[in-house]
Amino acid sequence: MSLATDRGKLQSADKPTLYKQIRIDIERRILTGEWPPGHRIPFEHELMSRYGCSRMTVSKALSELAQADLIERRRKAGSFVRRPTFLSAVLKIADIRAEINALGRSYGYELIQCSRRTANATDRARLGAGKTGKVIAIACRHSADGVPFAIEDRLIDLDAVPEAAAADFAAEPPGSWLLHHVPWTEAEHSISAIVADEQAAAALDIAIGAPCLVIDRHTWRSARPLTAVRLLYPGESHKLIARFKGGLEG
Amino acid sequence: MSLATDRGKLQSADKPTLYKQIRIDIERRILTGEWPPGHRIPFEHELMSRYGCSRMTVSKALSELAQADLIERRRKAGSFVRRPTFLSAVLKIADIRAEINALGRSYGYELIQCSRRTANATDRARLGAGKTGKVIAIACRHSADGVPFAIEDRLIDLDAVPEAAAADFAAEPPGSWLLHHVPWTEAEHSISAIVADEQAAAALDIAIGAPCLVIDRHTWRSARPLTAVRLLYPGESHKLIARFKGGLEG
DNA sequence: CGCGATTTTATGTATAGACATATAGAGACG
DNA sequence: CGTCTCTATATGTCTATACATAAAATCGCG
Repeated sequence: MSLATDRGKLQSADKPTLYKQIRIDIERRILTGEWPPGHRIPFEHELMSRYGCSRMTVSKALSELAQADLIERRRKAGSFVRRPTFLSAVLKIADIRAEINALGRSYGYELIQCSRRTANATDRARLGAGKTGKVIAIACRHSADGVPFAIEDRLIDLDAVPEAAAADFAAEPPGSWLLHHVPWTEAEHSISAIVADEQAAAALDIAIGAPCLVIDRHTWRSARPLTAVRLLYPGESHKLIARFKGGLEG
Repeated sequence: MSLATDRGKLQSADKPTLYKQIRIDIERRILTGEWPPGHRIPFEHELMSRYGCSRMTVSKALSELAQADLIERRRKAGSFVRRPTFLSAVLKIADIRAEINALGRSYGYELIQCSRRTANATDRARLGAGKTGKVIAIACRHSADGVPFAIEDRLIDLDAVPEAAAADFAAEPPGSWLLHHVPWTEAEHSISAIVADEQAAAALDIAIGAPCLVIDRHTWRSARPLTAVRLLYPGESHKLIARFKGGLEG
């Protein structure tokens, strides 16, 4: 009765399950450098006796570490701490409307230009499509609390995304519309810096020659190009944050 | 008999193991939109009979999808396709020396300045450390095929990384040294754009006012600041690539 | 009808055992 | 000494079963 009837096991406050304990334990040793890159992790049968559990259990812990790229498993040889040859950071690029809303600022959207046309050579090159038919070209501006936040220049392949023909991009930003209506499988972001030309400066309300951060995003579904977009942000006010989390959660 | 002795199962050329087939199958339906966000994935017992396998097998497939954040599993309710609120892209930021070598270009390194000092207020703010003792301040330049590639301005907390006192940063770039000698648990990259001032322009051999891509990286071990670094790249020549991979590998 | 207690159910963790498979390392051979 | 073959072995997958746990669904009672 009352709170917490006495269970058979009677364990401490919160037991994070055995396989998670094992995973966290190994993770800790890797992250603190106790087991440096290249170090061979104890064999499964050693971990079995060390933790007093079955092989499936230690295997589950090791599999998750492998999936998270912290270790590498090789048959017959064992499991090894991976050598981090690069920093792998997760860059979360929000839909701009969602991003501005998340900041607690009021989102503004303005369609500057929207036209449908048969793809010319430039369009095809930009999309990376071989023989494209029709495309939609969109230019628009996002603002936060009335201040220009980013300008967007987008191309949508109408053959790959026929539903886009019916969308009202005056009412909904193309990024949001696409995110919610079009499934995609691959995306690539190329990040660079430019200085504002006259047109960009006017649209973003900054000085000509001011720095701008550029994101060129290409999106595909099963290797077929869907859309190409260039986002231009005032360079010093906007920052992209990429966070690396060595460990896994919970 | 010769090739491929008749096994009991007799399967096609390459069998990607059952649980992977299941995972890829579900993944495909999610990625193509057949199962949109919020859709409930068939219960484990349904998948068991659909694929004719045990529960552990379908569970393994679903667990991997959950770890990859493609689905969400809720006890008693079932497993659901996750609603992607943002684009999550993996940004691989290589060690600069490794990056240049990988491009097949010759790496050049030049230590501009290296000094040890007691942290002043600016240093402490930059590191985000409360009461810092000594720090090492480093300025250096990386080049590829003799052309300036990036300039680096770094601060290392000597209390957190005492080994750094013995490192020879004239011989080895601090980024490489740290990556190979100092374990860390968290890193944050802030990416922005600026225009080159006189000093940066001279160091990178570009015009004053030319755009530069800036990466500010902070690294911690268990919430303790280790180092803060600012990398400045010529903005139009250098691009950061962040790739999203909807699916998991093989 | 509302609400708390009970039941049901889908997932979560764990087990012991089985067979598959890649491969490091040993041994055979030239 | 190199190379080729074989074998031992660690991981990879899968099964059938068991119990734990969280929460949805239902029941029962006032």
